[in-house]
Amino acid sequence: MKKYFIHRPAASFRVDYEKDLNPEQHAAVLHNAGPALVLAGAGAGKTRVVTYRVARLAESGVMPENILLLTFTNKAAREMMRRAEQLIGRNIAGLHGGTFHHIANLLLRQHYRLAGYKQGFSILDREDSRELFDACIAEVYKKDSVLPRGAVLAEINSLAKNTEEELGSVVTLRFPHFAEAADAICRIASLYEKKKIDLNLMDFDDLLVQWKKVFEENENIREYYSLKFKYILVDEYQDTNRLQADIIDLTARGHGNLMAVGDDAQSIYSFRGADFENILRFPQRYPEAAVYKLTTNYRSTPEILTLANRIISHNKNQFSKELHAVRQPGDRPGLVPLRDVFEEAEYVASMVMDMNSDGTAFDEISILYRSHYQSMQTQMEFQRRGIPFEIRSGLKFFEQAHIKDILSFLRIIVNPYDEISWKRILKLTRGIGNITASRIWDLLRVSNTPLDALAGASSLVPRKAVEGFNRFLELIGSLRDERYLSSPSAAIDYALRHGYEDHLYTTYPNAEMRIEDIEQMTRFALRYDSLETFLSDLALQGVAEAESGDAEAPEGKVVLSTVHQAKGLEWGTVFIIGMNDGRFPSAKSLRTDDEEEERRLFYVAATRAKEALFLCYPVSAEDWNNLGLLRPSRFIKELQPDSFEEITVEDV
DNA sequence: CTCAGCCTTCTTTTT
DNA sequence: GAAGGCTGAG
Repeated sequence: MKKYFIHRPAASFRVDYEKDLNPEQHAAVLHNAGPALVLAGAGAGKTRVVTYRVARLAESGVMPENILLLTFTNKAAREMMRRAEQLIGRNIAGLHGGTFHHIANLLLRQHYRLAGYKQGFSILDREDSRELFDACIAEVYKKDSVLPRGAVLAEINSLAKNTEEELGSVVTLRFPHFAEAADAICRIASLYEKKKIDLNLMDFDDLLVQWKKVFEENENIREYYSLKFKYILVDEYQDTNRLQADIIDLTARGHGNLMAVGDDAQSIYSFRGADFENILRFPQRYPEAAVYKLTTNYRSTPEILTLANRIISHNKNQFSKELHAVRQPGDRPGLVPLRDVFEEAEYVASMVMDMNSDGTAFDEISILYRSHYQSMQTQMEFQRRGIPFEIRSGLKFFEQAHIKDILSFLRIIVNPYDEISWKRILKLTRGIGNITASRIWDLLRVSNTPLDALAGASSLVPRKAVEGFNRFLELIGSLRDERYLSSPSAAIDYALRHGYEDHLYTTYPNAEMRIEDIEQMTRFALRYDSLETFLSDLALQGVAEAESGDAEAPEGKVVLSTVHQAKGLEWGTVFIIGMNDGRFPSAKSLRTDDEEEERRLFYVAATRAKEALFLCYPVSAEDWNNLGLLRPSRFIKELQPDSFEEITVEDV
């Protein structure tokens, strides 16, 4: 096995690794070459190790373009690259850092032919792929078949892809209630796969599947990238699935300079195929791998850490590990029973107000919950009291209808075979619904140049829709202008001003807000000179994160977030709301035997807190989920009572 | 037959 | 607060 050892250059180091790192971290950062596994407990300086590792490589003479940093979110990638740059005091442009999907996209824009695709393929988000599945169901079966909906089929299919299991066995094993429909599901899924090729569409999974396929079928390409990425770092390795692990192995094959960083206790993505066996089996897959453990927690007070350790100790399936605190003692975590969700929201809001007037910045506080819907009352209460906050869950900016509409106009310009986008924008015209849109699409699909064929569709349009359709024709005609291919901003503005604006005013009461959103997108799009790049970046979600980063208020905002999205972050004070059975752990996880993963999720939530942690649970429900009484979470009941301070809230 | 609007249902997590 | 189903209007 060929290796690339690092040679210390003549120039002296600017970074003082001895001083900045503890011995555990130091050992991992100075790892020389070959495979390494870094088991990093929560708050043990994992990001620090990765960034110092990147800096160390760069300082040792490794070219930035020879480093690949795979992360779980774009934000994590940016953050790590920023900190590494800061550390070595120079630009490390050329370093490839991003999510698996992001890197896959870059790769496949080059090698789409090898994957059997045409230029300018579109990327389907979840809603798109659900719609395409629905279309496939409709094509194969007429009404009344007892079949899962497109959304469910998309999920099943995705799971099969990511775990690399046969679709049929995923259905029988993981979705036994659809076992009888397994054959039908497989038929629909193969139609779905065929359609994507025909329509030049890739869903999120295809990006990974095709990456692997291109590497497996083209050894020269694989070798090229393997040589290019001589040093590979993977963050959050515990959340990789089979497919991703294979991709990493393929890319690292030959040099084996792979550093996998992660924490099995924080594996929380099994619902999309993550398999924390990947991290457990890493030493077997790479027998010569060095293993480093980070067990010193710098983030939390001993009280919070004790609670966290107790939480995770109830899981059987894990590496046993001991995290020790180095911070000074603080308060025990608070346990707060509340009458109902409204009182819960009031309690959290008034605590936030109090803390803020005592000098705590809003951005040092976060409210975490299991599911987005649990944030509603808190949102309203914060709104009422004028507490600045930022929501990091629920519909993303670009998942909203008006954003998707506008993007669909752009997508058909880049990829005229995009059935989903065609139907979406066709139906915007009053008088054109599902049926007419399908008929028009049937005409377009058989044409080599769908954009030219559109004019011929006029005869299919009902009389009352003719006028609107003519305006639509004009708009599409103008958007085809070549200059829009290189100016997404101008294209968006054109579509907005020549028809879409009117549609918004007639359809939505809050049209102004939506127009503002689109105008904001116009400004953002100025950074791009390629429609294709703009669209794929947007589909891969890099944008919303960048946007929210820009709009940071000076005194900060309280963050309302799902636990999943809070991973890797920290705050001085954390409130976890809705600590009830059926909410956290979620009802579904209790039915499907995923209790251990839920407990890891709870562990992730608790370890976000630096100084103060409050666990809140309402005792009665007055909303639609009305079981009357709500029980406190089993995750609370299983803990020793001395883990918390019980806090009683008087009636207001 | 096609479309739009009202009504009910049901809330997990994400690239 | 969204999305699918049902119903009535055209």
